[in-house]
Amino acid sequence: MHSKTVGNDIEVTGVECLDLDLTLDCGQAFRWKRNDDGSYSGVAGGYFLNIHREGNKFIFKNTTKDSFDNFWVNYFDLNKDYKKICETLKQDKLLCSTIDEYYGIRILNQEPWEALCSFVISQQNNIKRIKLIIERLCSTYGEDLGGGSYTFPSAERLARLTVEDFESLGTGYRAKYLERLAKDVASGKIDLQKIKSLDLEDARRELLKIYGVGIKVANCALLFGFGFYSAFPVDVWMKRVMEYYPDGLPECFKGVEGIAQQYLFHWARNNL
DNA sequence: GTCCAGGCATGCA
DNA sequence: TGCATGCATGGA
Repeated sequence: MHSKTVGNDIEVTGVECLDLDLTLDCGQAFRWKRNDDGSYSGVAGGYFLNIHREGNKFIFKNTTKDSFDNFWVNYFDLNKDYKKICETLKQDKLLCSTIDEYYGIRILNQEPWEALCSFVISQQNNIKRIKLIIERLCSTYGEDLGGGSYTFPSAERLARLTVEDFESLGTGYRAKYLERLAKDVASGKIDLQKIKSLDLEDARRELLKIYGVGIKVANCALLFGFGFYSAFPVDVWMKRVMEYYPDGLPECFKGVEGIAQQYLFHWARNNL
């Protein structure tokens, strides 16, 4: 991966296996919008970003070198060799055709708090409505970045809300989970950085103690927000996929189960 | 009107 | 330990 500053932009070359449509709109992150010109706009880590592709170049528009080096490189996981990972995963018959068809899905390294909060909202919900709720959450309680963009609100900010405040965002029965989650993270009763430092099993055990967090939400948070590529979330779509693996997951998934999962999830939503 | 969505807590056996 | 049930909301 190489990056250089051109005017106010950062131009990135040498990144393989990154399809913006597949990665930013595949149900792992809920805040990216596709613009009419094909670029994507969104907010993560407190930064607004507009990104698009020109041939083999990715243009990070109006992006400082500081935010690129310190945040976006990790967010898009630009130094991970996804091409190599995909080659390994293609030893599996179903993934072989699936990766060819949807090549370029990456796992984004989202922030623990945003991922955990988002996937609590996601339960028994569809992706379109998850986005709607999160948009309302951010525009109401996030920090205004200008241009209609808002940060994902901090736990400290949301800790000041009541259950009724969460309900009025349309979160339904999840409101009580969010209310307690925000207060417990803000108070330090739940320490997300500490959870991130644990191994997978211990981190999952800690997340499962949280009110409103079950095995599916825990695994999504671990994969999308805590950097555990071995986490393998199984939702209603993945349950259908699992019928293709009656003997368990193949050996070639080992260590990157979550990446395999994201391809299979996408395949299921388009084919089952 | 009915069904479903990146499920979970609760109660009960 | 496993299984049934209720739960909020909006789009199809």
